[in-house]
Amino acid sequence: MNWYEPDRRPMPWKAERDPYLIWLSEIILQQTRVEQGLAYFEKFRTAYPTVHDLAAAPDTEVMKHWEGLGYYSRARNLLKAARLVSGEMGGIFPQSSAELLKLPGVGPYTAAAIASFAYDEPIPVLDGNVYRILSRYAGQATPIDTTAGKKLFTALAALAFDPEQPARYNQAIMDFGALVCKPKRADCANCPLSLSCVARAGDLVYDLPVKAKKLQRKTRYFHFLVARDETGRYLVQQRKSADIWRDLFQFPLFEIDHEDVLFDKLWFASTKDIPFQRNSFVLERSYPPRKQQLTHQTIIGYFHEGRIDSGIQLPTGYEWVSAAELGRLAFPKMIASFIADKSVFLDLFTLPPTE
DNA sequence: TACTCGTGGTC
DNA sequence: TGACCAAGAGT
Repeated sequence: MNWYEPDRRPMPWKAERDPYLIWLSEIILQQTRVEQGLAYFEKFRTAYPTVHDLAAAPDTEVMKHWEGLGYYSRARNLLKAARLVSGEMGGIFPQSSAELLKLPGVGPYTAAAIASFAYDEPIPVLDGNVYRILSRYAGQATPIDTTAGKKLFTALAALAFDPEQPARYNQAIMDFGALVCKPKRADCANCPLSLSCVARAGDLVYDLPVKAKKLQRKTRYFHFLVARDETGRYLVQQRKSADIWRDLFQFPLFEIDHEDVLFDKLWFASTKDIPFQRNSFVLERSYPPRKQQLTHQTIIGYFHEGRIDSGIQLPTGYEWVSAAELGRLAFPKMIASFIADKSVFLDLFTLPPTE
């Protein structure tokens, strides 16, 4: 608490008392760096100054605002919770961490953060920073991603907590983790706790905290068909399956489990997800594959562009949109960057020469 | 409990 | 380049 100075890590919501804006900032910051979340917070605050504004917004508009931030279930739950608070709670946010916990998208961390920041409820937060600080300081190698670990560190967090200054304490310990007790290159030389830190004494700083589970990654190969009709519209669909990028838009795609082979071979190998026949799609060009690293999978994306007749029969879930309308839909980063690159490409070759 | 959900930064 | 991590939560 002596170490803490709010100005060292300035954030627009630090002095905020409006539960709506605190909640908004906390949802955005889940598993997200402050620097990355900042612009999104400003965007949402401007577009939706109150919970009622957010509740009244169309789903696709909110998803578009969230585009690029990842973990899109946060956006869906954000809207669900906003409509709950606006509709059934008269616009008043729940007044305790226990009640906040019932909102979709609000878990133990977020409930504690909102309750302590907005209402001075004496409840400690337990986020990645706190786990790291406590495990190092106490020299505790109990894995943090187990039930036993959560129980242990919840107890330690309560011991370290200052119930007289809940908001200040919670912000202080998270800043301390971000600025001093960092995952890499921890600043032990300037740490006010170094003399009594068990990890420091035993040279275990970078062995803690311990995680039990290791990450498994799989590689998936997506082949997107960028189908354009005679009027320049594109065929898109909204992802609805329980998979990555749910509710975001995409070009029709087929997925295969191996590296690139010839396009027509691929097509015959897997066409059940494509809403038209091979002979109605006139392939014009295939782009170099694009790679995107997600937490649990590596996506290799191939984009195949071509012409198709707008007269074809389409199953439900597909729609034609003009190039301009593409800009209003939320796409996964891989597709959004493809569209952006393609737009630049087209501009270069279609703009009239300048003097 | 185990698994999954994105994107970007750092080393 | 690959591993790890970020103001975690839902299923």
